[in-house]
Amino acid sequence: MSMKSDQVANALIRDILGGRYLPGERLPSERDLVTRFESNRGAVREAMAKLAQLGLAEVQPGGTRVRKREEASLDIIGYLLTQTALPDPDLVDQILMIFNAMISLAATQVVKTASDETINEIRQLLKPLSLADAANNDANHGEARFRLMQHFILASENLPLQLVARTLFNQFAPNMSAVADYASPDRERYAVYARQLDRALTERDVQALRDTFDAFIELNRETMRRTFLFAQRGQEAVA
Amino acid sequence: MSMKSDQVANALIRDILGGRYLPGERLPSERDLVTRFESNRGAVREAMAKLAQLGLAEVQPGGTRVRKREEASLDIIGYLLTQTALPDPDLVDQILMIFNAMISLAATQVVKTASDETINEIRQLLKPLSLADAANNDANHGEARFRLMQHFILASENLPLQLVARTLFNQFAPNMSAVADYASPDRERYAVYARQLDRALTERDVQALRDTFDAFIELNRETMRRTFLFAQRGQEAVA
DNA sequence: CTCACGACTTGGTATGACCAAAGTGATCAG
DNA sequence: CTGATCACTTTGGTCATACCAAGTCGTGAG
Repeated sequence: MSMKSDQVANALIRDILGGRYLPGERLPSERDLVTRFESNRGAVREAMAKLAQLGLAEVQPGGTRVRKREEASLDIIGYLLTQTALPDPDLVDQILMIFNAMISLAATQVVKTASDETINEIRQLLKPLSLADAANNDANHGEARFRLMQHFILASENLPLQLVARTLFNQFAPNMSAVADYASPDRERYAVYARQLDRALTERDVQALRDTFDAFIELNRETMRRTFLFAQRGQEAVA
Repeated sequence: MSMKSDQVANALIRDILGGRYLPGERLPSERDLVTRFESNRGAVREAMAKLAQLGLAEVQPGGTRVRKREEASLDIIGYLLTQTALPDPDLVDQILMIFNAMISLAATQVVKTASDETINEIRQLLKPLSLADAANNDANHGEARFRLMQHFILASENLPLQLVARTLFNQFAPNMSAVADYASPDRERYAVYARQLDRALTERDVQALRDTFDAFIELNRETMRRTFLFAQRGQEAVA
């Protein structure tokens, strides 16, 4: 059971993101919200503080106004993903593009500046992906890809990059459980790229790394698109 | 004059980011903070809600604990930049790298999918940069570069990308005013890249666009590094 | 030394009051 | 009829106090 202020905040976030309160409009007064949520002003004010911090509302004496979602914080996309039963595939694709850009940037930094030891650590993580190993089930394969990307991020030693990647991931991952079961990565193609990445890392070939990563990324997106198709069919079958 | 809860929050954020409270440590109790800041529990609690939302603290019955900064929200970098008199050049460089990766991604999307009208709008924005115009002073040149990049971001129609870019920019810009006066962009080199970008846009040549953008980006970073050197000298001269 | 219990501390919730700023509408001068 | 002004109302900001439940921690029994 979560806190009262969180319940209020989540309900209001849902309403705002759902378009029930339009940008520029005034939100109900704190006292009205107290009666609506059968709560107290303290809790409501904490909720308003959260809305303000998310950039969703501008709270001032005289009234609280809704802000445009382009002015909001990155942290709202988690809520955007939960607005519908199945996350919006376009939004997921956009998130993946950014995520991949971050990893590509991290990888470039790593191959340029990381120690040989770090490089070898990453090469170890590539091994599970290099073989179209039948013993490697889909869940393990996804896990291995995740660990690889995470290690690149950490090895980049770029805090803002880590924050962006982590923020995106933390909002992304919990909302993908509904479709995760339908994932079926093309292990053979991943294996090809993994071997190319290994070579690029060993020779510290920046250009080869970036090119391979672009292809790796495109495969990720493709995998996700396919996963969504299956998930949608699965949902329709239930209905 | 800002709110009491913001004052409390900012002071605590400064303390945490400054290392006066280490990750895992317990923060003073809300009641103690009330006396320390000569405030009331309501205001302190709103401040704690803000810390929690920023991912800097984990507030639970029994005590509030400090979290690692890698687990924080992107929104903390604004505070990181203000921790010292002059922003940390390395951090600024890291932010610029991400910012540039975002714009590069946006530009790729634009050249792939945008309408001819959008392309022409952007080409208009390139004009002020295409000539090493002496009438164009440094501030105007910076302004023109900003408008160009912003337009790419908006035209990408990728909300998460817009949010990342905007979040970074909003925290970045206000903290750069101290060094902005020392900016002196190399207009001639920018003009060369501007003309190449114009060609890439017209012919919708993705590869040329990305290559040019990488160079454009590197020039941006170089300009910023130089700006910082001048700014540091300026500060030393004062002292 | 280990574990369980109890006192204490901490965050969570709730009320009620007052202030200052912003919004609202009636009133009045033009 | 129009516009500016002023008083009234509403709204957010601050404050004090009280009680509950969950967690912490020291103490003593085993």
